[in-house]
Amino acid sequence: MGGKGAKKTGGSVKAPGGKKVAADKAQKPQNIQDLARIAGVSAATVSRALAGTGNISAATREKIRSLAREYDFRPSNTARNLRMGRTGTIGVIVPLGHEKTQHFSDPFFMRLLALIADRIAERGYDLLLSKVVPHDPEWLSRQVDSGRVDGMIIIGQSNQSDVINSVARYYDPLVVWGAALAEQIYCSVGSDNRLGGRMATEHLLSLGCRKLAFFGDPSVPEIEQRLEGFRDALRDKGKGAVGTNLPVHFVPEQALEDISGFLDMADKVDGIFATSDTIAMTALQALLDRRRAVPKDVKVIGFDDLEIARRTVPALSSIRQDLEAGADALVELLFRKIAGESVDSVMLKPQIVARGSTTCD
Amino acid sequence: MGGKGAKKTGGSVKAPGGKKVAADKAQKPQNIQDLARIAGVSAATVSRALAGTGNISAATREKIRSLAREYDFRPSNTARNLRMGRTGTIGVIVPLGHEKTQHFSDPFFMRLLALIADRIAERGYDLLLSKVVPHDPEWLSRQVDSGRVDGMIIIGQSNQSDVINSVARYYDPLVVWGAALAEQIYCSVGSDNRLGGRMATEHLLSLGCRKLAFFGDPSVPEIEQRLEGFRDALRDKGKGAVGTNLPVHFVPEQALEDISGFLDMADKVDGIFATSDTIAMTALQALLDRRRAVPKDVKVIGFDDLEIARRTVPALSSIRQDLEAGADALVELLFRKIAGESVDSVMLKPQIVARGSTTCD
DNA sequence: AAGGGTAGCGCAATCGATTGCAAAGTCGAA
DNA sequence: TTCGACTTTGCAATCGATTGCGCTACCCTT
Repeated sequence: MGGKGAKKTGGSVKAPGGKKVAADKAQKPQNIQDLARIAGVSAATVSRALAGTGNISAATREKIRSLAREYDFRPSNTARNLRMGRTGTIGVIVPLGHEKTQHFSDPFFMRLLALIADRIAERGYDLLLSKVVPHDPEWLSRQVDSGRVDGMIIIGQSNQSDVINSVARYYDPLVVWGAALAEQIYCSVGSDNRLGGRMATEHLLSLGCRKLAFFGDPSVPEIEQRLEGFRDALRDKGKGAVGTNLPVHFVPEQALEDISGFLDMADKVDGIFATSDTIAMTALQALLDRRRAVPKDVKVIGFDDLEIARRTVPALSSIRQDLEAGADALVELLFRKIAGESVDSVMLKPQIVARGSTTCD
Repeated sequence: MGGKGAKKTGGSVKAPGGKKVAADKAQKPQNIQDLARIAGVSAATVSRALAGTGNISAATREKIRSLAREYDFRPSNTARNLRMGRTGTIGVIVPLGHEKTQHFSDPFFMRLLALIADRIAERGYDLLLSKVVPHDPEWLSRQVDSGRVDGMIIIGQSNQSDVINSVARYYDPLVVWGAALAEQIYCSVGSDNRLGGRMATEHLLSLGCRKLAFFGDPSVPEIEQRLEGFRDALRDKGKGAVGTNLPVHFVPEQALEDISGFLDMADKVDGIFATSDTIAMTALQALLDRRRAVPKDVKVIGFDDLEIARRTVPALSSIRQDLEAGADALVELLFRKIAGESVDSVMLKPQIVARGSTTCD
């Protein structure tokens, strides 16, 4: 291996006239060929060494790898993707059922998205982020058929479960954050919403609340499941307690109106289960406007347990979703699907976090 | 558009029979060659027709384009990127000065990020999202040298202005959201923080506040500028008013401690200017804990004017940053730089939004 | 009718990594 | 020393779009 062994070319694969670089050391290798020349092997060997595929002697592999390290060389992703017939991109898509931008800037999405982004980047993939307002049933197939991604993560099925189902029938690499529905054929990751709903409700009941309100729009699947949990708890542990449901909008202004109107007539309410921390915040606001003390007169519990739950006055009790585990699962399952495996949906255990909005400390 | 003018295929724009296949041979063209065969031209011509480059007759161009539309064909991004020597990806990177994850899930970043993502997607580029904790001065050059992106947007220079400067010296396609600093050689987009600081402070002064506190850590450049505005206003319009600065942490728990400690000893404070809405929220919390009425005893104003400002109790006055214009500018400038143009930094005008935390309604 | 000009299009090389196949090299056993 | 049986490595095709260069018509002059 010592003599360089230039056969025919006389060492002149490129720029023989010796311009460009005087010494044969050259600058940083720009591609796998350059590195091959430096190492005195062929491009194929470099490829195998770096990828760790095929049969290659440990000696050459390490030699090439250390050269790559020395020159801080990384093979082109684009070329690899072209050759391997993939795009190197994962689509992350947020369908906004009815509402517009507010929804997207909800801290909940940000947190989940940030976690997902990290996991995807760790695997060397890019992220194509899009939020779509599903005007027509084609919104998802358009994204899928664009051929710009190797797989898709959908954050929240909203009311689009049918559309997702119909695409999942022919497009496999697809995972969804959200509720696990009976009729779904796609793979989903989400909290056990029903259990979470039950936990929150039992918490309120155990603190003596007897007139409960559920704040949330059950036309969204996750929320419907939480409502079921709410009803379960009332039925099993309610003994005389009553509950009602107020379908609160996601848009904050609208939500405040909805809630204010409700509270003005429902002055006996002593426990509120809001299906998101942001709705719970709005409820706190409306209650304080009406001089109803929290938690003395009314106890409030939210859902998600985001940062903001710790910063309201009083601090908000909430049902915590394990978003880290959720992001892990979403990305892990998606890559398994891309690899052709078949995988099962994942359901995460929620956890209750009691703070000042339900317990006097 | 009436006659359709189907020449050889005898088909129509879509699904002629019941099948959509059958009639025309071949399924969807998978690449430019397939489409060329269908159109009876060479791949080169298809490329030129679709890209709108080179000399091509209007007739063939339209013919090919309509074929592409008919088959819903889109040329491979990967191959184009390889050939054109680019990656088709924009890096968006959030340096976290000292703090960790909390920072990233701040609603402020989410909102800006979402807007940026849209603008990038509109141009057919992908987004590579990374948050980095700058342990060493190499964090940025590593990202840049990885060669995975055509340009970078940095959200917030944090205390890393030097590092960014040193990279900007050799890497041009780089724009930064944040303060405009005297010594910076890179291109930035941000609000006029000094003016914003002045506006907030004058607002408090005009409402009769005389003992002002500035909550924010001035080691972050944006915040230092707001602090300057605070001092400007005190000097020009203060007549007897005094001000002080409490360097509040970004991490919420820590922030609450900082603020609580301060409020316990500074019981004469009657006006607080917090440099973010999240800090302002924490201040509200601490004040209410201490039975200091807002806005009666103490007036509070925040910065950013995010969603949450409307949902605190009382609703938060704030200095609004025009993030939509900011995202537009960031992306526009970046692509201009990628195209080789030289561009100037952009400074946005902030705007004051008065709500219940400063004005009794 | 011949020659210059030009618009329109195709040929083939190219971007950089991967991989099936074959050639070269290594080692031990007969 | 020779002959498999492997193990390593190189050759060359390939992924799909782009583009410099050159060829072919066709139009207009003269």
